[in-house]
Parts: sequence; C-alpha cells; structure tokens
Amino acid sequence: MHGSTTIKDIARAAQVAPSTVSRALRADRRISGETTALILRLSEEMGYTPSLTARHLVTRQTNTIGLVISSVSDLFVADVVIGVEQEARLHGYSVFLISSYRNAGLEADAVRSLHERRTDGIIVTGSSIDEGYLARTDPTAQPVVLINCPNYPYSISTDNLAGARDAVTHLVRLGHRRIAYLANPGSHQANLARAEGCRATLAFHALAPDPDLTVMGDGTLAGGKAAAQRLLALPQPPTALFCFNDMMAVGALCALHEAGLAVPADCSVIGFDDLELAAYCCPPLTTVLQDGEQLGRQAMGMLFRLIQGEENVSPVVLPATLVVRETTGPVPAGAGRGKGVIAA
Amino acid sequence: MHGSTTIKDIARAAQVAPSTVSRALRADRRISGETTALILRLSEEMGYTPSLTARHLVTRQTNTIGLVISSVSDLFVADVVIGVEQEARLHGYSVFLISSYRNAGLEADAVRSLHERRTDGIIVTGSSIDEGYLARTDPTAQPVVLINCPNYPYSISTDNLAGARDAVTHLVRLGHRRIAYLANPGSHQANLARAEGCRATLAFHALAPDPDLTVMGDGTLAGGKAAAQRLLALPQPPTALFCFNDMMAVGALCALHEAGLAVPADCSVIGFDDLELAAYCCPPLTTVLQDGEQLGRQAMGMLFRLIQGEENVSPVVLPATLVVRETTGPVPAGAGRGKGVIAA
DNA sequence: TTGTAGGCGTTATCAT
DNA sequence: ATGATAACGCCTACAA
Repeated sequence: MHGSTTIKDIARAAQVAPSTVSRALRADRRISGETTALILRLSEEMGYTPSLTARHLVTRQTNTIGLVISSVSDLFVADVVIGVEQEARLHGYSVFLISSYRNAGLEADAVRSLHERRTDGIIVTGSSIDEGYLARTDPTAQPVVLINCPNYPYSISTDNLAGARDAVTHLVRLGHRRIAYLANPGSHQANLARAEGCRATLAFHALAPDPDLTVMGDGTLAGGKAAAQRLLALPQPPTALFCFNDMMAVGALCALHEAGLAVPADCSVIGFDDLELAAYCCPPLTTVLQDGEQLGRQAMGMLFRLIQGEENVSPVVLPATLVVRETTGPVPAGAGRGKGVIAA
Repeated sequence: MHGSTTIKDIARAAQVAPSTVSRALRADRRISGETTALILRLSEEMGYTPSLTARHLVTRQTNTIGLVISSVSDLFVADVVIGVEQEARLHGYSVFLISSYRNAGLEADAVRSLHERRTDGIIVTGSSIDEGYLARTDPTAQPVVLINCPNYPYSISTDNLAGARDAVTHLVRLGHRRIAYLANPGSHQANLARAEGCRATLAFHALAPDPDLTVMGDGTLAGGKAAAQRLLALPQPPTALFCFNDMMAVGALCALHEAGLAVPADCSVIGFDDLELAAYCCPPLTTVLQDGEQLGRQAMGMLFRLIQGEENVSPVVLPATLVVRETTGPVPAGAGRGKGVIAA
C-alpha cells in the first residue's frame, strides 16, 4: 500500500486539477468528454484504485453494514447471511461479517469494532445481549436491527411460538404423551419461544409437564446426540423428540439409531429450520421451516429504511411452517403404560 | 454518525491540544498521569469512539485482511473461516469476509473491493481465478494467499492427490472394479487433483478408465444425489462412489437409499472433508479428512509473514487422511459380471 | 468546463 | 510534558 496511485498523481499526469480527476472518475457530466477519456485512460494505465477509506472520511458514510452472527458453522445462519448479502447488494451496501461465537463479550467487542469502522448500521442475529441494545439511545449511534428478538423494536423474527406449537400439536395428535424438548439456551430468545410453545401446547392438551423431558443442548450434532442419549436413559423415556434445530435432530437420529431404535416406529423426531439437509436424512426429517434468507433480506431492508431516517418501522414476524416428512408417526403400541403421565 | 465525538471535542473539554488527547488515548507514557486520567474520563463521558477510517488514512494500515470464500453455506469453508479468524485475532487483525458464490466475476469484484478498502492482505479459497493472481506483479498491491491452489507460490493446500489415491486404493483392495468419481468442477484445483488421484490409482491397478464413471456435481446435497442417480441408471452401475466432498456423499447416500440399495452391501461410498456430519450419517461415512481450520490458520500465518515483508515463504501442503467408517465394504457378490471392465 | 481552498478525524514531526 | 502544524486521499462548495 505504500505507493499506490492517488488522484493527485493522475491530475499531475493529465495536467489538470485533482478535483477535475475526482469528477471525471465519478462521471460528472460537467467534465468534457476529452478530459474524461484522458483521465480514465490514465487512471487505468497507472493502476489507480480509489481509497474508500479516504472517501468515507469526507462523505461520512461507508456504504457498509455490520452483520454479527453466532458462527459461520451454523447452516441456518448461513442462509441468513446470504439473504442479508443479497439485499445489501441491491442497495449498494457491503457487509462486514463478525462471529460472536455465542459469547456476550465477543459480541460487544464486535459491535464496538463496527462502530469504530463507522458502518452505516448493524444487524445482529442470535444475540446474547438482546434488549441490551435498547440502552443505546444515542441518536448519533448506528441503527441496529435484531433477528429473532421480537421484543426489540427493530427486529425480524420467525414465529417460533407458533412453529413449536404446530410441531407439538402434530405429535400429540399422533398419540404421543411423553414429548421431550431438546433445548439450546445459546440462542436465547428463539429457545425461550420454542420452549414456551411446547409447554403451552402440552398444557392445552392437559398433559402434565415433566422437567426430565426438557434437556439442554447447544444446537450442534454432538449436543443433539448427547441430549437424546440422556433422554433414552430415563426410566420412562419419551416417545417423541422436539429439537431446537435440525442439526440437533440429526444428532438425535444418530443416537436413536445407535440405540437400535427405529424412527418413527419406536420414537418420533422433529427438527426446526428445514435445512436442505432435512430432506436428505434417512428417514427424511419432519421439521419446522423458517426462512433464513427471507429473515436476512427483511432485516437488511429494515436497516436500510432506518439508515434513510425512517422512524415508523415496526417489528416483523415471519411464519413458521410445519413440514411433515417421515420421522414422525403414531406412538408405539405399549408406550404410556406403567407410570405414564396420562395413565397415572 | 453525524455528530459523533472527535478527539478535538475532547481536547476542547480538557483544555489541551488534540495531539495530547491522541497520545493519552493510546497510553503514551510521555503524557502525565493526571491529564491522561482526565482525558480518559472525558472520552468515556462524551461517548468517544475512535474512527478507524481516519486513523488508517494516516497510519497506512487497516489491520484488516480480506477473506474471499465461495459461500458461507459450505461447512468445509466454515472451518477455514474459523481458522483464519482465530489466527487473525492472534495477530490483531480483523477479517472482512466476502462470498464469490463460485462466480469469477464476483470474485474479481470482491478482490477489487478489498483493494479499495486497503486491506493489508487477502486470502482466497476455492478460487475461480487461480493463477490469475500471479499477473499482479505490482509491488504496491496487497499480498494474496490462496487456499487449495498448490501451483501458486503463496498457497496452503491439502494433499488432494494423496487423499484421493488413498480413498480409491481402499476401494480397490475391497475388490471394487467399477469405481465412480462424483466431481465438482466448481472447486477447480481441488477437483482436478482428486480426479487425477482417482485416475492414477485406477491405472496403477490396471483398471481401464470408463468415462461414464465420472459425473459432474456441484458440491451440494442435491448435486450428489443427482449424480448418484445418473450413475445408478447406467447399464452397468458402479459398485463404489468416491465423492468430491461429504455433502455430495450424503446426497449419494440418499439416492442409494431411495433406490433400495444397501450401503455398503450393495454399494460403497466415500466422501471428502470429514465434516462433523460424516460421523452422524447412517451408516457413518467413510471419508478423507482435510483440516479446514488448520488450512485457515496457516493461510493467515503465511499472509501475516508476507505482510511483514518476508519473501522467502513457500507453498505448504497439509496431509489428507482416510477415515474408514461404515459406508465401505467388500464388493457385492456377482458384481463385475457381464460386460464388466475387468472381465471384458 | 475547470481550478482553488478547506476540511473530514487522526497521527506524526517538529518545536517548545 | 505538551502544543502547533502538516499531512493522509478524497470531496465539495465557491470561484473563475
């Protein structure tokens, strides 16, 4: 970077003022075709690359937004990223991606660093801070849009509650009474909503809650497998597993398989997200679809409006849709006997 | 960002010169403890956030590197990203991530935009341009490190050839004669090397190559499934599938399953990457391990040395290790009859 | 149609 | 120990 060509170098070579070069480069119609052509040719020959940094200092906008995610190794997050990037490109924005690794400290660092970079706005998904962003009342601060944090005024969320409700209702209708929830406290808000949807649905059907049937995971394959194994070791194991996401569901499927249990004959499984992978499981995974790309696009759309100064934006909630494939089936005959919750 | 506090504002409030504030903020020992404390307190109170943009303009370095990837929705790439970020943090660098979506035009755009941002260096993985970067002899340009492009002088690669060789050798020893390669031309260099490893190994064992047994995919689940289906429709289908990556292998597994074929009894399958997912397949996937995180870390390490001005760096090749799980087994009895390549 | 001058927020080089 | 001044590369009135 030491000696990269500047606008002044070109000005000197073209025997014009720097401002003329600046204008010609940005296709200002006031500059004559001749000089414009000369300047274009020269800047090509001299290998000129504009310095966005310098430009930003004077225009006071970076045309860049920050996107804070938990980690790139989460396929659902990947869809969100793609959606944000698509929409950003549409508006002429670049995206600066930072991973928080589900760590509140790193998330705060990430946001601070984005402020220092003077990005025009910030999108945070899977936040550990959540409404902490509300405290930032400084009007000079960048607007922040949150994904899956419906209490925050500028947010786009999936209807996690309804998604969980539909999933569990589906299981109840199939006759299941002992339904487990494989949680992921790492995704705070989404997890709360799905847990609540599960709880409420069980209550609605007069099924007593069993604390043993909620077991913690971390949204990964390994976490899902471990959680399922703990469940299977219970004196009275569940007949159906509702998992925080598809990855945990695949992990659970693996545990079931290793335990010699057939799906769905011996145990039903439902995931969440509807990753492409869900359709490729053996058997194909019943799951709840949430549209990550759409979430991302809408978040970027909202952020753009916020950047433009629009104030009257309100939270958006996108639907979650149950997709029934082949990991759910009738409750196995004989289940629910003994000290079953209902029979008891 | 309109009215964010600047160093000048603090200087005015503290009754000192801007340069004093600048020094105090960076803990310059020449500034007295008193004034330093005052300035620190003030900058806290006034909500000061330094402008990296402005700082960069004068220091001529951004402490940021660019990372161009194919897409975040590739789990192997995710590992590389994590490795790069880890190592970058170690050296005090941030990472600007851009997706090229396996499109040469977008890749060129990405690199140009990184130049405009004056990142200190660039890492490209899964490049469509490859040795095109060699043309950039401009000494003022940023150093570029390529991942999995071993012909480029500044590169970190997996030993794709050896990995493919080991995989195919494993199949041959199990008695397979009709071994298919599910390719991914999108990852140009890696694909070439794995195809060649496959071809050479077959030749070494005096197995005639059959063009029908190389079929194109795109590295995705859908691509792998479609490729496998085409293979199964052959008059004399293969008894083993060597796939460009694990995702294609999972897709192939799905196709096999739908076709009513057992794995490995009727057909063996090998993947590449050894994603966490590989161990969670049913049955667990035999695959070739390549360490994405390590690839990323080493790439960032090499880039750092390049940025420091070291010139005597040479390409690095990391090992690929066959991991035998349960999708590979002896060739099915009766296979290879009819117009089999060997028998013919 | 083009040139001049000032400034964006920061650091660095002299001074003092 | 601190201040004044001049950059860094670019843009934008305002002049001409």
